[in-house]
Amino acid sequence: MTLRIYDTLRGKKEEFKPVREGKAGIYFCGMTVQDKPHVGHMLAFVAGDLIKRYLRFKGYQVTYVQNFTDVDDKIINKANEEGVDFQEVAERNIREYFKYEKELNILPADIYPKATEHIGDIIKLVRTLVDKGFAYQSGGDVYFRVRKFSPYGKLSRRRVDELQAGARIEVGEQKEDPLDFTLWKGAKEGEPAWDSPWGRGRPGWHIECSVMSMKYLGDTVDMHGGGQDLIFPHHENEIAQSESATGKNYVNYWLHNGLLNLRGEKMSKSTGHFFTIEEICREFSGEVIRFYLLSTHFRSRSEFGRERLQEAGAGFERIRTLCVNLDEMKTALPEEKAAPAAPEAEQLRELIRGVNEDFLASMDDDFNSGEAIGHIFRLVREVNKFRTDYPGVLEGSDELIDALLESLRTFDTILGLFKEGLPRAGLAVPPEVEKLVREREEARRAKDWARADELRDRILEAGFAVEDRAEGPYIKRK
RNA sequence: GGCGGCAUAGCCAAGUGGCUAAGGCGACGGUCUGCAAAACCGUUAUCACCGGUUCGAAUCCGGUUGCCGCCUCCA
Repeated sequence: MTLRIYDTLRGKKEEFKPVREGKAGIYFCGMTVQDKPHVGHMLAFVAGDLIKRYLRFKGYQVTYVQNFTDVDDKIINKANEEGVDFQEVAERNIREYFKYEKELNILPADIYPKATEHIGDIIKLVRTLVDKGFAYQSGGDVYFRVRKFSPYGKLSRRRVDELQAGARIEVGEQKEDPLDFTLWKGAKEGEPAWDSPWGRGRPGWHIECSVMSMKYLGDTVDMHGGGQDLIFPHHENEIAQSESATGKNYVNYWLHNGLLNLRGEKMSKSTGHFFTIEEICREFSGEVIRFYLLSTHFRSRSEFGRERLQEAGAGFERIRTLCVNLDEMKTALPEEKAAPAAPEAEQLRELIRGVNEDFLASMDDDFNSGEAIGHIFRLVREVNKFRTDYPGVLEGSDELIDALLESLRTFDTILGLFKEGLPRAGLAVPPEVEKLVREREEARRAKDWARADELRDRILEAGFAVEDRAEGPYIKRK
């Protein structure tokens, strides 16, 4: 099966062909660390993680780079407000990011380059652009000459003449053309600055990504991702800088995740219309948040809210329950070789084969995790149905149990649903809870329902739920 | 104003020419249960509207309405 990927530049799905056989280089635009991460940021990184995990699963040797832009106007402003060094603001937010990266089961990137650690490389690229006539110095600043790069606008489907009206010139800037953007920014008094051929200053916003992407992944990278709000101007400018400097194609597949909505409107930092991941993590587990984010295709614009997470949590629980039940069946299997599988078993084998195939087909179709999750639910429902239709058949067959666990493990490897691997049955139940359960069983035998219900409430208060199954009481975490 | 996207059940959401329009949540009815829980069964969609292309359209084309995004802060 071949992997097809929607590329923003071409505007359609294309079969994935790596630059180097068997390898994949991915650059994902990380945060400008001016603030704590919000849920929208985390969607982007979960999407990047999904892509990385799937490519690895397909056997590619993946190098995944996610940057931190740790110097810019907003970080400097914030630092000034707080009266601290800009690096303190950056480092604090980077720590926050890592906390929630872990929380959402996002695998660590191979490299997390920072702008401030690549000033020398940035200066080198700016100098190349100046030498080639694509950039010019004006005062202490260096600007990119947009009209000199004729394909400008190809990613965002804009013509240079249409952009003219919206172009912005800030006080003190002396551009040849309002469209030109800053590559190097001369430092004002009290701002962080580095020496350069154009005087002391700091990098403009877009240049660090071009530099770090090409440094770690080569002039042409397989994939470059980020939020749709980065298409223009950020990625458009990256293309202009990089391709002007190298004369080569910069990125083969542009991947852009849809932005999250909150009550129908874009989540956005500037309007204060957003949830930080911190506040959402206080109410929901990282696993449920991730599951919800994956249940919609990352490219579509989707609605975020507490109700959505509650719904996702209920569905997630069904998958978890099946995993736990299978693990229990596995432990309960008799020592001696299982009885030859009943004729009905073939039905289940076929289901597993079908779901495995469909799951991978969905993933191959532009990483369609939402559809893939639909197939998992189909498996859950059909397995539960099989158990009621043919009691004991699955329960007595290590072959079937293993086949199911193997499928689920594969799905988990690709989607990263469970932080600790597939949920196991073993549950540490405190002795006092076990005591309450025993007492409740006695009350139930005595048909003292009031007492039994009271004990059930107390067990619930202790954080556990008890279900009265045919084989006896079953305790689980509430 | 320019460019682009979207509209599928009570809610969320797959599906981009052809089997009965995935899946989840919720709701209602049923099975099981002391009551629950978990699980199962059943019910819950003329795919925004109008016209066209086609043997055949949620899907392609044109138009209408509504919503949203970008147009140099943004994941």
